[in-house]
Amino acid sequence: MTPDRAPTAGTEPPRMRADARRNREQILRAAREVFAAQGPDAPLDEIARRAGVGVATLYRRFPDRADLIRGVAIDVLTALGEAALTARDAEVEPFEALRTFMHAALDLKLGSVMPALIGRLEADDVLDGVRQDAADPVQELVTQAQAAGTLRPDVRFGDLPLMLMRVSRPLAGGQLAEDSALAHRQLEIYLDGLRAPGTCDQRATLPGPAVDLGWFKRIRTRLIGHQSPSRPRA
Amino acid sequence: MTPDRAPTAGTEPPRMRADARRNREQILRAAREVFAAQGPDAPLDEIARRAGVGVATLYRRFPDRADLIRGVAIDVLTALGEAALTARDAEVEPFEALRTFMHAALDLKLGSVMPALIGRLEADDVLDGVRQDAADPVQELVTQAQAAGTLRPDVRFGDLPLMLMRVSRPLAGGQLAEDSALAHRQLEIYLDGLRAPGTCDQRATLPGPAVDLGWFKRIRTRLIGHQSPSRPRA
DNA sequence: CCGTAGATGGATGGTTTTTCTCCACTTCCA
DNA sequence: TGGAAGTGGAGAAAAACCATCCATCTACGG
Repeated sequence: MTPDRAPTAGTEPPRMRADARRNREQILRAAREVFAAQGPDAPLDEIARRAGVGVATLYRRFPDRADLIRGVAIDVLTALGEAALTARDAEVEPFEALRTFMHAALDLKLGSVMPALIGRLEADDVLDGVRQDAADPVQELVTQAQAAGTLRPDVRFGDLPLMLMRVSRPLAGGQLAEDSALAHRQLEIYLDGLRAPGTCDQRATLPGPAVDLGWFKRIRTRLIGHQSPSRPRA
Repeated sequence: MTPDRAPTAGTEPPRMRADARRNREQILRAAREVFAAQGPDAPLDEIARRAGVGVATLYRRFPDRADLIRGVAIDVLTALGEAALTARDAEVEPFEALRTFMHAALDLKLGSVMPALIGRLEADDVLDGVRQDAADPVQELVTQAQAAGTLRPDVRFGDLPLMLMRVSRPLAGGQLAEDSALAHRQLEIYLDGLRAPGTCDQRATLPGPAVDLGWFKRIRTRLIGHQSPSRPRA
């Protein structure tokens, strides 16, 4: 998922110690979640805490916030590109490949981090390369599915990542247990909206929890007055 | 939109001064935007600034943060209920009414505030009543559209507000000019996914900007390194 | 098995944000 | 026109956050 290299990936292969590498990955994982939920100015203390490491470890690995943000972005986009390639190779029907990819990307919480970070990234060769690697396979999937006549012709590339950003953002600060399942369900509906006219009969049954009015109220109530004992932060 | 009464709506009709009432509404409007963009812990200074009033005015109207959050929630849910009723009365075909309602709700940025506030609300009779008034007409629209056979039968009430929350949240902290148009476009796709099988031919053409790969990259670039000169906050 | 370079965590001081009150001045309304 | 209600902004107190230092610990090559 992440190159086993130093923070600022360059040409040197410094072979970090095993525990250091492990910690670095846990920091990136935690940072991804926290940035997604709280935005790019989230306290670094919290990221360290959630990663199970001390603050000093975080500062050693990522000297300042920009480094960390950059690291998360590269990590995330790398995984995104891999997910697209995997989906392309695993499915024969291009629309199904697209569908597989979208669900995979959602699982990785990819779309939720980037909008939080995008205003803080600086142009960068490594980053640009990773971006290219992430975007190209997706564009390819779109072209193929439209050529096959299963993806409606008036959608464009942007409709996919942009909806991914929307649908993968945690709903109520990540306190809702069913959040992921609900996101997949709603993504499925969106995907049905993306099918070409005349292919509506190929719709799958909707997965995940069907939230009726009563359930909706219960969800709401469960979240009310949740005083966030340990972390009253945003 | 908002009752012309004092913050904690009770039985007294104290008849606020005209300018005070005007300011109160501007505060609510500003708070709605800021909470939506920055979450429930956004600085109150900024809300006051954006409302064009001094901080003292805000504190006079809403003694503490909880009061303000409550006020915003009531304001927002009231408008939501009204939008649902308006849509129901304006359209004959129930699916079209649903569609009108969803777009109206999106315009009001309704869905984006509630998820930010929902963890901070305390149970309350007034609030519960307003919530009921907001939810019931929507449920009614769902029932009617399913009875008419134009809304797919396996969707439930929750699929509407939950997607509304997702799609109406600003994408990149609200710095993207096309944000609203894009949201409407993607909502339209989602709505097409909600149509009953066999009614796909009734799809409208997609509105709003069709973002292809090139445009997407340009959007990305435009946001890069945006140092947020005046407000480097989350 | 051991020595050491590298890695770790948490306390700590200093800085920046944010809150919320106070008061001199302004504005609506009767 | 009188006066009560309303207003803005300065500023002190409090809280949150950053970023470093150092005593201790651990992976790993010999």
